[in-house]
Amino acid sequence: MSLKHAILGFLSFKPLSGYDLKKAFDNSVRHFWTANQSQIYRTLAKMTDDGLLSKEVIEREERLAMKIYHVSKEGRDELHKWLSSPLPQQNMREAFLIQIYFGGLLDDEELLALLRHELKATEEQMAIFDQIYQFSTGKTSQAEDPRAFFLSMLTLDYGIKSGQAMLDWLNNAIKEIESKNYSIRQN
Amino acid sequence: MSLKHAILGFLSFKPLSGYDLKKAFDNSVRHFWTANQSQIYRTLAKMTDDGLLSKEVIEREERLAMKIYHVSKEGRDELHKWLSSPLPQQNMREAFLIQIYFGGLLDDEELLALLRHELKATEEQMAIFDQIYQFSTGKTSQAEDPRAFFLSMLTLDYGIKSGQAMLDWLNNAIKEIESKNYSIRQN
DNA sequence: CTGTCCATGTAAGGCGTTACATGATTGT
DNA sequence: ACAATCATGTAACGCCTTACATGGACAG
Repeated sequence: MSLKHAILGFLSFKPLSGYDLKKAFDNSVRHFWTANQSQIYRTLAKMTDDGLLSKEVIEREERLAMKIYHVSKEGRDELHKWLSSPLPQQNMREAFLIQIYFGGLLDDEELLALLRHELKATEEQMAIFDQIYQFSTGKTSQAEDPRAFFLSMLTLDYGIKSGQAMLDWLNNAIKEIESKNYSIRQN
Repeated sequence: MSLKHAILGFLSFKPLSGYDLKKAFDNSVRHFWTANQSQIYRTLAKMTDDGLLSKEVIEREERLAMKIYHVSKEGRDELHKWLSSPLPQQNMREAFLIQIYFGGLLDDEELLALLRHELKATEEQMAIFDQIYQFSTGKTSQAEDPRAFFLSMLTLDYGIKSGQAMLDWLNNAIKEIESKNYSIRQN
């Protein structure tokens, strides 16, 4: 149900087409939620059926008509209700940890290759976060609505903090395996 | 594909029934991967069809026959191949951050309620991790295969480290909103 | 003239959840 | 007597991904 509510969120800022919504996802929440095109179109159709959205059709001769979606009163109510209700506990899904858990079947070099690969990927991710951070802090949106800006930066900060925890964990794991120590370092 | 490989992992330790597998998931990897019963049975059937597993049928008069699954040669090969190949970058899915991102539509009290709820849930989760940690470090498995034990503890350590990052983030967010400061604290 | 962007969608398949259904055994 | 555990599965629905399909506009 998160996709539905994220769509309501974006459309509550400004009515958009399916295509624009896809860009909105990619440009602003990709670091914690992705949505693909086919999913977005399908969900928009369903939400329109359910009365959460209304569809404004803009005819363009010789081409498929463009559809701009607007949030209805029910949509706004539904969004506010969802935003203000705590979510049920989400189960963590870390496929990478399955590889570690069954890593007894690998030798040290294979294990280290996995961990180093993950380290590199995490470092790259962190570099991207930093870039977004730098870029965002020099924007007008900050002055326009400091509170909303703060909240969007919080989601980025979450990515940075959890990425840092991942880096610490990886570096420790690599060190212990390299030294063949096989013990968890206590902090 | 992770479920499939986790099943191969468990069965490579010891042939099990679907029911036993469900318990194996619940007892040992629940903190980073869950699987439900119906999913497990469906996947076992598929994997048997695909030749990754063989099925040993144990007849029990008057009751449904019990099926014990064994990993085939192909299954072992597939498992090793998967375990040693870096996974493609997984997209993060944090529904909770969608609520924060669109939190401009909530007032401070509503936002704080969300954050405090998440704080409580995370603290409870951390307490469970600590319990497992305490319980595990006093086990025989440690001496039997210290390397495998180390790897299983690493997965737990990941949960603890990322939970701690979450707590730090939540506490900071709560503090900033309470003080109406709306700024990200730099560490 | 080739590729990218704009803009729409459909199809198929796998993953995950919840609910339903059966029936013996073991523990309180 | 009742509940929990053992042990099997089916049905239905929704979510998510990948691939396929169309066609104009615009830039290099």
